Amino acid sequence: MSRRRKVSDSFIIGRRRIAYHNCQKGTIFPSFLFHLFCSLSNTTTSPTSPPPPLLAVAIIPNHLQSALISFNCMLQMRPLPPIYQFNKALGPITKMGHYDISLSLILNKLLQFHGIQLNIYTFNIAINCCCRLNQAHFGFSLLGSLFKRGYTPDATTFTTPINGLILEDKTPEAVELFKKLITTREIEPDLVMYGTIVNGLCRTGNTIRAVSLLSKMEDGSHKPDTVVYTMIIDSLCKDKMVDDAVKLRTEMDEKGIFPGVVTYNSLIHGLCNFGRWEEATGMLREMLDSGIAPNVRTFNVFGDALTKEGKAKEVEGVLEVMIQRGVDPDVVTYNTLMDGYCLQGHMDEAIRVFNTMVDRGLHPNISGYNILINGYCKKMKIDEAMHLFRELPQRGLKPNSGTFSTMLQCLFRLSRCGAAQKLFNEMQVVGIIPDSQTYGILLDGLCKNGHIFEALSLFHMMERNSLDHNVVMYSILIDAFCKDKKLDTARALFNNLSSKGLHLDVKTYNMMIHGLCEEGLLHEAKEFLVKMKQSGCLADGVTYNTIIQGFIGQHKCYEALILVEEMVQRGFSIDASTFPLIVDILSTKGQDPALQEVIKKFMHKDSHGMQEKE
DNA sequence: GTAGGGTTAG
Repeated sequence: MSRRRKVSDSFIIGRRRIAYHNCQKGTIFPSFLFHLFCSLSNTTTSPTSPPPPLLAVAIIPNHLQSALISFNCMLQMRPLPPIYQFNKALGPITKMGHYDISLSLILNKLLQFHGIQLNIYTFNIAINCCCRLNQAHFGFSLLGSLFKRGYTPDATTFTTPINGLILEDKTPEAVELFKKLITTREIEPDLVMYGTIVNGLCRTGNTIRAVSLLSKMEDGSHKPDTVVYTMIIDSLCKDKMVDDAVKLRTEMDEKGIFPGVVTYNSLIHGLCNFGRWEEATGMLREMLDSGIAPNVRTFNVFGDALTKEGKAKEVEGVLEVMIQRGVDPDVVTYNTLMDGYCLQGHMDEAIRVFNTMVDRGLHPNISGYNILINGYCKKMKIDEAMHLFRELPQRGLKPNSGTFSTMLQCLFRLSRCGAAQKLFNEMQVVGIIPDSQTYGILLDGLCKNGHIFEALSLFHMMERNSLDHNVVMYSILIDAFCKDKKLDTARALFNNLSSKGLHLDVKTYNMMIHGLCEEGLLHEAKEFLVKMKQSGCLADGVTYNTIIQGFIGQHKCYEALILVEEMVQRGFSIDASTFPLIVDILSTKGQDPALQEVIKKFMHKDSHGMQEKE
């Protein structure tokens, strides 16, 4: 999973995903940006790959085969090269992400080879490889064996498994270990160790704690660097605290720390997410003025922002500028553009982009396929979506829960429940564990197609298997059973939901109240209104309008108008469907003295109480 | 002279 992972420990504050805010729709962004990009000719492009290192046998970067040949040649040399040469030779293999190969070379070749004395660097590489393979526990075993063999660990030796814990979503344990190292004075933490903890805190949403650690660093001997500032700036942006992020960037200037391309990318992304185009382009300008060349991610961030503005054509312009500047578009660039076209329903264009990507030698990933499948499903073109779905194995790709969820939703919308059921079984056969979104789609799909009892059975099966239940799932069922006039089941589900301690939202209450009103159970509906108040869930305009319509339906005009008064007092308006009913009461029964009293009261308090729904 | 921390898309 990417940057933000699900964290179950209560130590961690829950993370919200930033919703895209279209705050300043229609502002100056696109052409402004395009011209700015076009004027970039005076800045340098990203540096190309560094020259091959001058080893005994040269290693061609990014080429596993050559790296392995070099390594084996070194083992044949007599006298044997020093250990640092072997460590250096492991670098490209590790950097290419072949952690298993690096680890195997260390454990099965170097460690077994007589005449080679490993050093602490070799062990650190091995521990890092274990951690990158999500085997932090094995990294800790290596740490133990390192102690036994008499090696002296350094800050890196501890930072690596600390990072391993963070990568395995065990940030609280990582923080504990860090604290222990400080209190026992086992090792003096250095800048990277602090940075690793800051990263752990940021990715688990503990930005405020990360900021505190930043202050401590400022006061201590390990001053934060660009990376530490960048991680916090990025986290502030993701926490919707973009102003604070911009402020922190200014503080960097005051402290004489220069922002890098990643710092700018995070800030630009944060600003774009809130529609602050002018500031985002200002940031780009500032970046260029400081001689920092935008990289593929900078372009991708702008591409994504344009896509969300519905400007897929402009993304093509950004892509052109990228190519002109020698920045190679990557799979993310093309996926973003494909998504832009899919959002507009232009599937032919999306497929054209897909083919261009393949022609340029890039390998499509599952996200790209999901974008296209989602595009076809939105247009209800299940055959085309299924064709792409069946193509996945040929591309060496595996569908994920998102792929299945999209397909299932489409099948249900087309009322092809049998096919959906078959696909759901297939999902389980291939070993993909359905997530809460998939179950939500299944429950909703079954209910919308009239299979409410099958949905309920599925729900009970989930309960028996201790699968995650959420309010949305309950709400789907409550709504379905209310609409089917099976109020006993709806009530039972509602009570079950309350007893589970799940947070009841106003929508769930409204569904229940609507169901009761439809059946004329107004007294009980009003009781729910009281329950809402007691539980601290605030009624909204929908709640009031629903009950008011219920009372009017039963010709209980007095009660209806009392509720209108209460609703207006709370700042809600009569909606378009309630409005004619109220007008009817006022015109036909307006002379009733009791009603007149009520009418006078609320009309006097807020003469604008009756507004049409937007 | 070799090792460890940061940014993007459905």
